[in-house]
Amino acid sequence: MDDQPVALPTRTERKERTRRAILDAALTLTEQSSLSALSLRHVAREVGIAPTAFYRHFTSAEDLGLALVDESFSSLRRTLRDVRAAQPSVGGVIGPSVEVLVDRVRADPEHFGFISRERVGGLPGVRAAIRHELDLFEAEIATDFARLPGAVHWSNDDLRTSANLIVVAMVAAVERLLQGPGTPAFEREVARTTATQLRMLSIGAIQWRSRPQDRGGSGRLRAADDTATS
Amino acid sequence: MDDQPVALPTRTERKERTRRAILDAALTLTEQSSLSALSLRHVAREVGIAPTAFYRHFTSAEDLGLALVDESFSSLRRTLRDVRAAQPSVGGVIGPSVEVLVDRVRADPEHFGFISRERVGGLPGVRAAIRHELDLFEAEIATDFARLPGAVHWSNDDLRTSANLIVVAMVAAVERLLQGPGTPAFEREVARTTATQLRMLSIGAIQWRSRPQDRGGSGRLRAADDTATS
DNA sequence: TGTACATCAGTGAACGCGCGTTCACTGATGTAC
DNA sequence: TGTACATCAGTGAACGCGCGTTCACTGATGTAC
Repeated sequence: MDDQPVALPTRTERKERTRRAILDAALTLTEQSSLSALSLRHVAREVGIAPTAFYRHFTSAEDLGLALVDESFSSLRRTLRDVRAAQPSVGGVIGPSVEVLVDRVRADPEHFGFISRERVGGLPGVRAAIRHELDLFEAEIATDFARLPGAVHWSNDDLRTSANLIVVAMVAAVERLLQGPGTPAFEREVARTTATQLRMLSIGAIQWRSRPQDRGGSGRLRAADDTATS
Repeated sequence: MDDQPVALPTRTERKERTRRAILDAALTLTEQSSLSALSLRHVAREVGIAPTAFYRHFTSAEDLGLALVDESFSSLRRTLRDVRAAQPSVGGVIGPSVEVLVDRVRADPEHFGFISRERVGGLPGVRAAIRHELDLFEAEIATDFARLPGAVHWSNDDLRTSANLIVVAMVAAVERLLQGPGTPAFEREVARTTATQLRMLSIGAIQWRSRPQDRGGSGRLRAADDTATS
């Protein structure tokens, strides 16, 4: 009865806890700098282990960084996929998607901060991993666009081009959220602005693509297109 | 006759040369990491001076960073302003602006790399300086928009919101140029994609603003400063 | 069940290294007269 | 014009410090029998 193996953590569980503590400490410590400037000794001190114990869990700082990239994207990816699956129209999906993004950033600013910092200027392997995740996301959005009624006539290039700007706008929104004050008013402002941007872009993308079928727009725009290519 | 003071560099000139060499070395050395990871001793070694001589030119690494931010933006800002001044329509300005941007990045990838790396995750003061420059740029674009015929009915908020996405798209384009191969074909591809994105956005922004339902319908025309935040 | 052995997360001393910054200095360049 | 003094960019020794990584180790946990 009093001999319950569940009560005591196994060796595996204890190892996992230390690993978790290392990841958390790394997230906290890179908040003010970057992964490439992270000191393994500093991490060890924060976790409360000897510096050498780090190598029982990760082979290098880069190895640790890749684990953080994986963590950061996994939950966001799942959440956004659910949101998009539930909304059949472009216009309908924008509001909820932005809301979800803002919620996730508020709930876990450390992971998003890590991603936005390492995305540019991080260790090459980590940067590539982040780039890969964002490319996947972009491809998913392009696929969503392709499913829209009337999408048959759009070129793959234009699908990717507009999907890319959507991802870029969302990344920028995350950066703004992280750098600004964490007040609800500010969050609402960023959400509003970002949703507006995505809607403007959607409207423009649809107009742009339906161009060959000659929808009556403003002559100003048509002139714009003509002068464009050089 | 043979005693020409012009032939020998003055003390001031020699100091300026050393300063220039320090800036160049810092640009080169931060290429693979970031300013916060830059070693002053490493810079001094590269320049060929004693480590302590650094302090004759800059008080700190941050001081040096601010000088690099200033350098990086000054020529770009002038060039883009000229381009925009020469083109009265939104559509007409997009192509040349993107071309200018691509040309400048090709001509001076080190400065643009520095900016894009330090923009996020750099030293706070440097980051703030970059943010400030981008905000100025955004405000200029908003002013351009405001001058368009029919702009009278657009709200300041929407002007800033669309101008912001334009800046964001251009920053993203610079990042893509820097990370990809430097081939002319790739540069052309990025220029094309970016121009398309900006045109889509312009079309969408104009459509968006011309909607009669536009909240409140405050008809302020001049882009005022930071009074937008609610 | 108890015993003997294997595993392995964490230890701590030790290493050589490059760092930022201080300080009193040197000696060429600049300037006042 | 020459001379005496001021300026100041660059020097080099010295400091204490934290770094990543190695290595043989310890001792609790896990397992085979």
